[in-house]
Amino acid sequence: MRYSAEHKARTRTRIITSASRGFREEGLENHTVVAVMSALGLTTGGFFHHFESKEELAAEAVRHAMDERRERLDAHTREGRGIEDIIRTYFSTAHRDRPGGGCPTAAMAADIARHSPRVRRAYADGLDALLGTLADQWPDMPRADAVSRATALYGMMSGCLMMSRATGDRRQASAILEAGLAGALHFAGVRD
Amino acid sequence: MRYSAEHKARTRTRIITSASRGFREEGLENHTVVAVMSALGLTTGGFFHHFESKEELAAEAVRHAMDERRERLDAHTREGRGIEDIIRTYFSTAHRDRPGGGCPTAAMAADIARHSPRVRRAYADGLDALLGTLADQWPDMPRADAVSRATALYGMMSGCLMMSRATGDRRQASAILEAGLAGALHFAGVRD
DNA sequence: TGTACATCAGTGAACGCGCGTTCACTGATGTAC
DNA sequence: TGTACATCAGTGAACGCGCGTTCACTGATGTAC
Repeated sequence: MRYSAEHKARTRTRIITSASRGFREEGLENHTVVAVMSALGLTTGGFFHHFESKEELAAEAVRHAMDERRERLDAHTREGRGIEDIIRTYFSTAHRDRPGGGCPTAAMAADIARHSPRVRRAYADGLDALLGTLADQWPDMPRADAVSRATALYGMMSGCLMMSRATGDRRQASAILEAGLAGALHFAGVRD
Repeated sequence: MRYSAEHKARTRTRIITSASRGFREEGLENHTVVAVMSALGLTTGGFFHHFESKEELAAEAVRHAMDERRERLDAHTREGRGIEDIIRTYFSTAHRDRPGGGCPTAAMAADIARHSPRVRRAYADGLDALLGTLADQWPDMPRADAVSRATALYGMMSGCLMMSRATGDRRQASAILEAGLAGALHFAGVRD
């Protein structure tokens, strides 16, 4: 063989990692196969030795982005940083202004809703795990209540972040971030 | 003149109205100029007698969608229906399954964030008015607090709706809708 | 009231462009002997 | 240790297609006389 199986697997992983960033920055449609490959210094044709279609990559990239987020949340928790810290980091201007490494829901959820079952399934799996991990923040609550609260909280966070990114008014964008932060802290049960 | 100025204005309005639905259903990129025009029984070429570019239409369609939503909220309030009713209608499966006439934020905000200042400005204007109208639901609160609460609440609503639409799992989609409803009612101060 | 004319909303073919995908090819590497 | 061969990840040109936009044209209507 020309390259080892590990080499091929590594390239596949590099494509997924890069695409998951590109898709969050530019959207699932706008970030093209050419763009994905040339970001790695590769050419278009080779793409189809790794994926049967762009749709397959979309599913893998969504899965990767969601997993990455969950691991980040896990790390937060392991470091003993509580829900307040998680919320504050989420509502940072750094997160708002750099969607590429950030929340997949705020960046891609509307796109995902319009895609194939395969992509939506990848999102469903990742979301389930992410909400479960977030719910661990309320270990004393009945599990169903904790998951429900985590879901609504994550909705508030992603919705507000999305609005802050969309508005064409800088002052409004800041106000939304502040309102989202205050609302999320309040909803999560953090005292002011 | 062939047609009256009113005729031309009416056609322009019809294009905006139709596009604002199509953009919410398929996304700002996916709903094409051909699709917009043929939905009205017209052909492509005529489009550019009404708009200088698709981007101009996008701005007008976003503005229209936001205005429509604010008027709907106004009507709710005039009919004496309170915040609980607004929230319950928002989290209906009808709204979830028909984005075309629904919430522009849940359907298009991530798209808008990637578009021109013109489109983002239209969204900013509409959002400002919409949040102001929603804040009227807490007339006894200091205005700034009411707007902040309205902002976080609207974030929770649009974020949860978006997730419910995106997930490929029917059961999860229902659970998200329920969690969003419960969370929003709680956050809005409605007693269970 | 009737007629000639100017207007311009709408038509539909054509444009250049970028997309996802295909395909014949290349050449560095692992393997067989 | 050296050599011939097979493999297949990566190349880059080509494909059909649909996009936003342009443009020469049409013909129903309002206006001037």
